[in-house]
Amino acid sequence: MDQPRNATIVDVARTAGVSVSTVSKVINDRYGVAARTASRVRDVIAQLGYESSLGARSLRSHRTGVLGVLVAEFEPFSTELLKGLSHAARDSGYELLAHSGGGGPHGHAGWERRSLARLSGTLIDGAILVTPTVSEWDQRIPVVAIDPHTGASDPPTVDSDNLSGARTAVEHLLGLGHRRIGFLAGRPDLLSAQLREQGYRQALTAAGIAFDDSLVRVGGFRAETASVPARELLDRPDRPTAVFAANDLTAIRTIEVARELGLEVPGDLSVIGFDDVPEASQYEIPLTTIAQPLHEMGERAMQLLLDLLEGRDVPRRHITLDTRLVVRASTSSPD
Amino acid sequence: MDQPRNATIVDVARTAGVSVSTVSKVINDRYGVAARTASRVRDVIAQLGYESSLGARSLRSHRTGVLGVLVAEFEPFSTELLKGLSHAARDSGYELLAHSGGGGPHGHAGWERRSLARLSGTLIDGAILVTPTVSEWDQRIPVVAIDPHTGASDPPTVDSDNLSGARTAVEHLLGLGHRRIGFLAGRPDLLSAQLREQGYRQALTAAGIAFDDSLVRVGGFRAETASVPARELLDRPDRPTAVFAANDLTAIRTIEVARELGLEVPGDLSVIGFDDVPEASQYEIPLTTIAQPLHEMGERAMQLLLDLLEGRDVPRRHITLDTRLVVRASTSSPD
DNA sequence: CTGTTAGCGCCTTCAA
DNA sequence: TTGAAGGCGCTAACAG
Repeated sequence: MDQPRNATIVDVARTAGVSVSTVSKVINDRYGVAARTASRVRDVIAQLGYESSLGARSLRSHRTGVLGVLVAEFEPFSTELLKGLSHAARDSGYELLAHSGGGGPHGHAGWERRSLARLSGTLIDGAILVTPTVSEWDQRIPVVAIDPHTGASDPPTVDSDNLSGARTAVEHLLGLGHRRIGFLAGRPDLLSAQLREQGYRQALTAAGIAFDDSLVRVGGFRAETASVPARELLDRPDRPTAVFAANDLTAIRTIEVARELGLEVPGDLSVIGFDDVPEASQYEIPLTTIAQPLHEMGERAMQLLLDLLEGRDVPRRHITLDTRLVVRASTSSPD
Repeated sequence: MDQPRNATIVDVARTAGVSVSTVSKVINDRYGVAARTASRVRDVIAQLGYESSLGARSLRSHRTGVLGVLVAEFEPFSTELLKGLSHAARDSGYELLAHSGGGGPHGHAGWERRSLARLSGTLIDGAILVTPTVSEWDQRIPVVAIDPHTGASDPPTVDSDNLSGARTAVEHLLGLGHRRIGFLAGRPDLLSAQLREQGYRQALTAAGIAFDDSLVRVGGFRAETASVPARELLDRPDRPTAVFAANDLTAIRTIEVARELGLEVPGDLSVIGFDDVPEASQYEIPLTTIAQPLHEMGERAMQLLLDLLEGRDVPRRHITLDTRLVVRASTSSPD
């Protein structure tokens, strides 16, 4: 039934007794093939289980029916987006190819430029960039960014209201009675991270609390990079009574560090995160956090990309969705 | 800075004043290039922001450093696996390309054969197949299946103990006092679905309860396909007091259908699922379910694939992990 | 050490 | 209506 080696268009042509170009025409529904010939070719295709190679085809035709989703890695944030993206792409006629290009031997920064250069123009007709590390790239294909990078260029974009979300987070802590509130910042190059820091500062200022540099550390959005800064924040006499971490993963890591130091959460320390990834509610101490509508963000980004691809009018190039405070068990009043 | 059109190897060669093959040798760290030449070429590559096209390269070299993850769509089950797969692939030197091939215009069955045929031999060096719909495929590249299809061939496989998990689910319901227990089955072609049905039957038999055909419907593992069969199960006088759904998504849909019918869960109807995807604990009525170690399944599958690729000895070709009952709020005693 | 040549699988003119 | 020829971007012999 199945060939040890995949059938190529040449195998199909030979078996059907026609030329390669005729087979190609049949595959691509081109005019100029006799009905009988076409049907014979189709029979052979089915019989051989032939599928055209995506790599070879794209090299030549530059239209593949495949959209790329470029992420650094498949972690909770990007996989939640992926669900929304996949949902919106269903029945669009496009397949999805999600590529994780970060973390490898090529280091971190610029992974999506590399991914895009490797895939675009050949394998994919358009792309969604998730938290890109740079702001400029090849413009051959339509691109939509989710949670974009700071910078000059501005591709169509989907994000959530990070500024107001961050303010809400800190106001929640203030409302509980906290005055000494630490901030574990995100990736400095991302607009979202900057806005969350800005929201933190605004909320403190509005409450009449002076900004204290020593209460801010960079957590980098990843658990691995958050341990050391979290410890710096907590392992000292004048430690904060509450920490706002720029995302859930680093918030959870903060709680873990706190517990290693013998602190109880939320008794000795309140922690609030950002994102509301599944891990937030599933953690042993369910995490209070600012929820982003991740599925919807994915859906909207995909709709935007599809509009761009079909040449439809795009009313808004920048879509910002609302966030929402979700109170769980990791925050309480101090004392 | 960035070219409007991506630089190709020819652009690099011309700019550096060398031949295309010399550039190729530099890119691939081949012997026989003068250090000065190589360094000049590298400068040009950096300056032009050149990245080799994955499509073109793979067409020729048949070694890409990319592994495929083939899924029907990005839903909660496959994205949880993806987290584990991605984690295990980190630092392996391979990038991941996750392809969702199902659902499109080409219908459902056989999507992964199609995906594999399109990607293998060209774009990817190996693949993970998630709940494949067929049991035979092109053997050119190493393949590991997660939650495999029933059938003759047996690729290396990772799954969980579906039989015992299903028995545990039904025993939980029996232990609560239920005697009339419905079953919303999964996709009949998957081994996991068959085993879950078998576990359901075994547990009933062990409890001395006769199997009742009318209490079994096929839910197909997807919310969309579960509505009608769930309603058939519940919309009648002699409805069951509890339902075991073959996965969480169809369990949740069952609860939704029950509520539409005016039934309270778990007061009027207990529902237990399978998988423990994030959605299970996040649902309004947190779902009692049988947890599969999805992250670990992904990690083990990736390790298996990496072993296969590196030609390492593979001690076990079939890995089965344990399941675990997680009691939440969707089950209680009848009455 | 470097460049020339051939061809991976496919699609697209252009002739026949 | 069909097929032959060229080339997409790249790598792998083989010459020079």
